[in-house]
Amino acid sequence: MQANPFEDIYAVVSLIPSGRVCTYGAIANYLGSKGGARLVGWAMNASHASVDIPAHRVVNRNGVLTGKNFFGPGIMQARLESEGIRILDDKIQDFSKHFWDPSIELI
DNA sequence: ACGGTGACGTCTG
DNA sequence: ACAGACGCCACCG
Repeated sequence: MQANPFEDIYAVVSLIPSGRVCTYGAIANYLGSKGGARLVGWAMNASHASVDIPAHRVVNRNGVLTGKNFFGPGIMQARLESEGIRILDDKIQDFSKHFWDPSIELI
């Protein structure tokens, strides 16, 4: 709802509840593909330093922890596991079950 | 000012 | 079924 797509992405990502994960495509789709999934990733890249943004809960369509390199070797996975999310080989297990869709949850 | 790149997604061959 | 290319917008050189 913000004029800047960045704030839009920040708002949605920061609204992701604990123990839930979201995908770039879902956020982009919720924003109306405003910029595409890439901008979502870019917003995360710019916010990776902001703890206010649970970027570790944002993964790609395959449920794979892609940008774990930015957080740290294992930090992202450990954080998700700490929230009750099972991860195997940097991949989220039961991803569909932990999937959090803003267009549905936020209405 | 311009081109290339980037934590992706979807279509076509 | 798998592989390759294209598309979206913003930031960096």
